[in-house]
Amino acid sequence: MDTALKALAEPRRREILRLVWSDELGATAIADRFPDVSRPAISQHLAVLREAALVTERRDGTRRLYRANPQTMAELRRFLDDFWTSGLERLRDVAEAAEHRARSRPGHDTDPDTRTDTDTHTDKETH
Amino acid sequence: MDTALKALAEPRRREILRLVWSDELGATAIADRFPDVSRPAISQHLAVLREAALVTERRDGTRRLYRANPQTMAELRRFLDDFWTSGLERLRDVAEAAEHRARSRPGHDTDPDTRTDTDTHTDKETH
DNA sequence: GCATTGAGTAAGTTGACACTTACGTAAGTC
DNA sequence: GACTTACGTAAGTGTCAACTTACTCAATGC
Repeated sequence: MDTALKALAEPRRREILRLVWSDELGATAIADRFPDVSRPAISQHLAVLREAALVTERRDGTRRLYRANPQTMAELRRFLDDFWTSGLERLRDVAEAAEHRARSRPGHDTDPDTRTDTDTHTDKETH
Repeated sequence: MDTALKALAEPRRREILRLVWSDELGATAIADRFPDVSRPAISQHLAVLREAALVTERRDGTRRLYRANPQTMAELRRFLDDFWTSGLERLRDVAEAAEHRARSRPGHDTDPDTRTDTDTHTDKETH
């Protein structure tokens, strides 16, 4: 998953992914869209995308046709959605915790020094 | 925007971002969460996040308090959502831009199930 | 078989980057 | 003013990654 994000962080690879999103394209056809870069460079980018499972490869004669892998894209999207929303949940948790404190201990709502310890994060990236 | 994605591609920076998502934390407090890395390393990570506008900095005495910048996060999320969902339309843009050399022919019937109504999005990556 | 096409691989270069230690510095404390 | 705290910055190092050119390899056509 980390591999996929790193692969996506490269603009050229995002372009490539867009090219093979709906169309199956051979490596040469892809490289032709990038006149400023050599064909082996594209080949290496494709290898990175393939290792990240962001594209699938299919052989047809001497050609290798690439296409975006929607499954990995969906997984990555879910991972990022989790990333965004987990933060929001943390915000909500903090707010609720504050509310609980205020409600269960009326008159003692100031507890400023123990507040910054939110050790409640589940390690989502190590898998 | 590209800067933000690259900043996010680093796992350690994602962790930092999560830490300061809801809480404002000083650089030392953040660095204390990462016993395996030196404090200057965290400082440099924070600089990257700051340049990407993923965090905001506020000074309080000798301390600098960091917090996640929800605006940039939202922009980045929108950018990625665009990437997932409108990949098809964007691909068509690229294809048509490449074919712009060809004469504009009315009734040109290549790819009958692709329709071109994508005038509404301007280049979102270059800013 | 042999040349051609379509592609990955090898090897080297360059630059970015994630770190390290050492130092500099602004703001409070005495 | 001297000291401490809380940082950032400088300078150096090792690693990785995005390229390049040169080559190798597999499938097809003749």
